[in-house]
Formats: sequence, C-alpha cells, structure tokens
Amino acid sequence: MRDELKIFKKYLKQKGLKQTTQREVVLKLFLESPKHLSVDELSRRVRESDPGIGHSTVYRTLKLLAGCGLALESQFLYGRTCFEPAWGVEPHHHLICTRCGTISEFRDPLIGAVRDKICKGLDFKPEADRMEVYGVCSDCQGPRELREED
Amino acid sequence: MRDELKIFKKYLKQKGLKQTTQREVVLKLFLESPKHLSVDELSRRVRESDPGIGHSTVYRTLKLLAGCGLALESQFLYGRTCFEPAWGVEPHHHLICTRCGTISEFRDPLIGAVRDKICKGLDFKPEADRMEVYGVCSDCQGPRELREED
DNA sequence: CTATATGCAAAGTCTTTGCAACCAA
DNA sequence: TTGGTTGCAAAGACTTTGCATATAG
Repeated sequence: MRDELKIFKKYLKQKGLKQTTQREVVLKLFLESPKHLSVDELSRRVRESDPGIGHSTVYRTLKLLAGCGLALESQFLYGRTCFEPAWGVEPHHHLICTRCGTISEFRDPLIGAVRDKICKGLDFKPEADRMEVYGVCSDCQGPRELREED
Repeated sequence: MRDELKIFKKYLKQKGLKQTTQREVVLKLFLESPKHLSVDELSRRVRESDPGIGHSTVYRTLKLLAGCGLALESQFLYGRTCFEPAWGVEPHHHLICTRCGTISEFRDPLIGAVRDKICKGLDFKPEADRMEVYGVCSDCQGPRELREED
C-alpha cells in the first residue's frame, strides 16, 4: 500500500472519521493525475473513474488531504486554484506561463534564507510561504533564433 | 493635480475612453484608503463618499487602474483579493498574519536576483512575480517574555 | 450627435452547506 | 446501532455582463 494511503487512513482513524471508497478513489486519482490540476479537472477525472462521486465529496476530500499534509492548496492569479501532492515533496515555487498556462516548478535555498532573515528581523513567525513568477515560457517565446530582443 | 490622476486621464484619452466623475471618485478613494483593502471595502468607502456609484463601476474602474499600472491586483490565500496602489511604489512582497489578517510589506533585492537567475536558466521571460509569507505577526505572538519557545 | 459609461439586476464562477438517505465501524 | 458520509440541490461569496438610460466629448 502506498505511503500516502497509509497516512490518510491513519489520519482518518485518529480523527474518528471513516474510511470510504469515495475517499480512496479521490486520493488515488489525485496522486495519479498531473500536478497542478484544478479542482474541477480533478473532479472530472474522478467522475470518469466513478460516475457516482459528487463534486462536494471531491472538495471535502481535498480539504482532508490538505489537513493531513498530503495536499497543498495553491491559488494562482487569474483565478486558478489547485491542489498538488505535498507528501515527500520538497518545498518549491512556481513559474506560471501567462500564454499557455503551463505551471512548472523551481527551487532555490536562497528564498527560504531570505524569508527567515526577514521574519527574524520583524519578529514574524513564518508558517508557510509561496513565491510565483508569471511570464512567458520557453515554448511560448517561439524559436530562439526568431525572437526579437527586448 | 496628483500624478496618478494625470496618468489616469492620459490613459483614458489614449484609449478613447471617457473621463467621468465616478472614475475620479474611485481613483481618489483608492489612493486615500489604506493599502490592501478588499474590493468590497473600497466599494463601501466609495458609496459613503458618493452613494450613487455602483459596485460594478468600482470593479470596472479598478480594472482600468490596473491596466495603466496605477493598481496591482493581489489575491492572497484564504480568499482575499485586493488592489493596492502601484505607482511610484517599489516592488515588494507581503507578510500576512494568519491570526489578525494584518498585511505588511518587505523588500529584499535577493528575491529579484533569484528570480532572474532562475528565469535565465529556464529560458522563462518573467513579467511579474509575487512572494508571500503567512504566519503570526509580532502582536499576535503576545509579549515576548511570555512566549513559549518552540 | 454618438460612442462610451453607468447602475441595476441578472447571470456566471467557484465553493460550501443543508438535508435525507446511506453506510462504516 | 449510531454517528460520520454521500450526492444532490440550494445557498453563498465574489465578479462579470446585459441592457436601457445617461452623458462626455
């Protein structure tokens, strides 16, 4: 059994909640799907796999997954909200292409270092952070040779 | 006349749009209000100043202000969206207290440096970025002497 | 005059909630 | 049994849009 399923089951038991088929299906699809799916897109996939599962169950299950650290909610600009797997995933940040919508990731230890320095200086206790860069990805910029420099 | 009003008027003329009392009122209140106000809060203030101005006019005007660079839209986690003045304001990032909701700002040149380095490496053309740190502000942590260390 | 702007209400989004039926434990 | 769960539909919160009227240029 996957670690994530174990964690989820343990979390449910610990909270006195019940383990249901729907919850397992949502977790499975969540883990199998590409990252950065919108709730709607995930919900559509869940329905394809098991047409009986309602929209609200997907939402409710995602909240539970976020509650036990298996999912992380991201709200990007331009109205997109998505949940992404968070277990065993190192902290990272996002690059969002404003042309094609592709979301990619990057990591850099300096970001965390700056955050800690700032927080220390301002006596702010950090719990979470996010950084996003919006712009045009390599593909959408077209072939390098044809680009106008700006 | 404030620079912002000049810029706005110039923008409107250039786009073939009209200069109206409502637009001026919204701009004025937007500039006079504390930063990081939600659209609803701003709309309420606009109504107080001029009860006839509709909600949609506020929304439409804010979009215009964002279009000419006078306002910047920020969507924070936990459902808060706000516009903040952007003209003559240096790029900065936000600290959001998850207890009291206070939003403060910080600046650090390293953030931009990391962004540029990452983007260069990935051939991504950056247009905008944001960084937010969520946590507990100094006030909400209580008196320093009484805090449990963790 | 004429094209844009306005206010209202209605319609969209996206997400949450109330509820009767259901089902793990 | 019994208390959490589900799907549905309805309700919410927030934002945009359609339209008849008003108005800047």
